[in-house]
Amino acid sequence: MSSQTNLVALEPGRRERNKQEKRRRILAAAGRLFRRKGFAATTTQEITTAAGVAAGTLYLYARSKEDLLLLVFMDEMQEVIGRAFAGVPHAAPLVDQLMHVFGTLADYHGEDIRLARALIREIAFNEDRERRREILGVRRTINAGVARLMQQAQQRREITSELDPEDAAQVYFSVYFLLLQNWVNDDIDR
Amino acid sequence: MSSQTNLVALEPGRRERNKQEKRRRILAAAGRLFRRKGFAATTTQEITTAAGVAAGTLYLYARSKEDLLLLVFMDEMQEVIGRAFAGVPHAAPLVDQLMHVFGTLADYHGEDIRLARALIREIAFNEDRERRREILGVRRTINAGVARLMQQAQQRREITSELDPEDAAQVYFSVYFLLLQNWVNDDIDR
Amino acid sequence: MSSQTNLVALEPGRRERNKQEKRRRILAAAGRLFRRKGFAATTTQEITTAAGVAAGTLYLYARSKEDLLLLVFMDEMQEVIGRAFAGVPHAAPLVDQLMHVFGTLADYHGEDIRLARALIREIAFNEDRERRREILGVRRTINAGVARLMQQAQQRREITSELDPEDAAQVYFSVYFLLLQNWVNDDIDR
Amino acid sequence: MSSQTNLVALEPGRRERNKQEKRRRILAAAGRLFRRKGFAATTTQEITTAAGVAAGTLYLYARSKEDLLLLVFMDEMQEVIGRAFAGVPHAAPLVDQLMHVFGTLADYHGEDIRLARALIREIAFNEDRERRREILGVRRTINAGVARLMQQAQQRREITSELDPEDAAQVYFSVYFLLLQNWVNDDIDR
DNA sequence: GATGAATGAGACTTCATTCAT
DNA sequence: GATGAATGAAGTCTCATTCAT
Repeated sequence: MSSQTNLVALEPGRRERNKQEKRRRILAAAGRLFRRKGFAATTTQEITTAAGVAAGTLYLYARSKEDLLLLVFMDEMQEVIGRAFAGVPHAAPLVDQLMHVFGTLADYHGEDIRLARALIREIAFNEDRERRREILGVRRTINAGVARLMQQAQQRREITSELDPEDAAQVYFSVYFLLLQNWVNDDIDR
Repeated sequence: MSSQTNLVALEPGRRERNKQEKRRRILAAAGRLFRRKGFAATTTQEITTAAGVAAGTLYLYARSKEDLLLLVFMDEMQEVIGRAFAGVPHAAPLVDQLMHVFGTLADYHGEDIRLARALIREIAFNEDRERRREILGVRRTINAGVARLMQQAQQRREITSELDPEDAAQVYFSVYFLLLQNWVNDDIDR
Repeated sequence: MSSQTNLVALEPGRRERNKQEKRRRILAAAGRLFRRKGFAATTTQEITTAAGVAAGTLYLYARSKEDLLLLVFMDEMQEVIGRAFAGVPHAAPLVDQLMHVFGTLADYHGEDIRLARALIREIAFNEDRERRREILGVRRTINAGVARLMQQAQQRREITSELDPEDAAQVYFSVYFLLLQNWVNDDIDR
Repeated sequence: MSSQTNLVALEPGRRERNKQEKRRRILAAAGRLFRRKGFAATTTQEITTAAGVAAGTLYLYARSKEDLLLLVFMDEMQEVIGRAFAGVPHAAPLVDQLMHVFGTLADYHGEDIRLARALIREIAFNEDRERRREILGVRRTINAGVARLMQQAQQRREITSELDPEDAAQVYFSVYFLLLQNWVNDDIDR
């Protein structure tokens, strides 16, 4: 009786873990190959073979090859953003702190300008409702961090308290993203 | 009749110039697009459109898309090699001079590691007789320059005169090329 | 313990009803979608979603998508055949009565010539033993009805009694079915 | 000399005729198969095989399988519209004339309701600029014809001259198209 | 030599079907 | 019996390359 109960209780966990593991393997393989060979030069077959799954399985986790690129970056972004804010120089002026944050993000994209280009197109023009929400989530995480830095600067009287930190963060992000777009698209200098 | 004759007489020069111009436009367009979008992501249609020629015309100048990549690099290589040897520090020890030369070449490839990878595969495994001869030409240019640097070092008694400069240059090049291959393929460090 | 017993005792009926209900929902959803979108354009996922069951559940009730089509028609056929014979003009000559019966069937198929085509291929070439038996059952129902009409015609001396009604019914059905096949396949006229 | 001239002059004609012939064969094969088997059940391979061209050739003439459906109908539409207006009863009241025109179009779509559904989705949601222009062209042809009928009715004092025939034609078409959409999508009655 | 329509191999993607849970 | 994640065959579509003009 109890074994039955356990089985039922455990089942969802096992399946779920299995799915997460597959997702992880697919994203890892995709990220590795995209970086090594470039997006276009990497075939979905290569990815699924490297991930040890069947051709169609990829499409249970990503809606398309482009979507897969987005997923890979969204995954990494969490880590990059965390690192960017964790490394902020505590005692430095706000402007340096912001330069550090956006510089870290820019460095990350700069490592592979062509992937960044493909990614930013995906981010800018993605029409999938769910993906737009996830992208917005990443953006909000960045904005929240920037707003916090600004509040701290206000508390230590480095900048005026008249600005709403959240609004200003929005502005910063917009400017940053536009510069990023221009950078990857038109080869303006950093 | 005479106008016909004149036409024929004039044509070769004009035609030849026209051909060279087309070749230049194709290589320029290919180089630009390969670098901007990556090799696989660039279609031959895009290249021919950008070069202002018909789809088939590309194949009068290159045997394949891969061959086109090779041609683009061969063109640029002349300039890079020239620059590498021109910038050799005159008074420096031989080892620094060689580091400068091969460093310049490595920098060039390092600018776009993925194109370099595609290129080096082309160089290493190209089976076309004529192309092998041209590749050999580039290699000889490098070897000749290296041999000259060694001779100069021998003359100023920096190194022993027992080594044949040309043989040593061969060895240097081989080591360099193998390192290059490992670098682009297996991500060993520079 | 007793609740367990009761449960077991009650289950069969409940389970059975539940199964029948699922079967009904699946067939209904399939029929509706096949007719609305066509057979090929309808995915089994759509059917199972519309029926409120899991993807795999469909295959507990049908052996394949084609089989599902067959099941849908077999279900409807019972009703169509009933209607065809119920509406037979009592006082009319046999030939008109038969025209009415086969005409009703033809009308039914004519409502969706493409589904009819898919169905008739299924009927004609189905290799599944059980399905052949069921198809035979439908055929026998029709034959029995036709035979009864002929007997009545013999009794009222409209036709000779020399023919065996059952044999003749067979012949009628064969001719009908062949015409039907030609109609849906080669666009011969009704 | 003259043969050379002729050759050059004729060449474009030959090629062009060949292209038109291919286009015709592809559209004919597609139309036939779509109608016989349905849109989804018809593979592009079947179409190209039936048209006697290679798989890729289809895509020189249509941007996608859906686009091909649109092309097939656009081709036929010309003929249907011509027939609709040619058959207008000369002496009948305007309302009957309009019923005849839109009835002919509705009959055409009614012949294959599922293809009509696919087509009308294509028409309503097509995002291709060129196609939208072509669709608009068909619409204008219909509107022009309707406007002409109204003008004639105004001249014979059947209807008031206050209405602008072109505006009214627009309204008629809009109502017709909306009804058509509802008809094919939600099974409202004609 | 130049053209561009045609080709077909191979890419991405869908979906009927299976099977461990 | 029911589930739904996984599979892989088969579909649509792209694009490097050829060849008649």
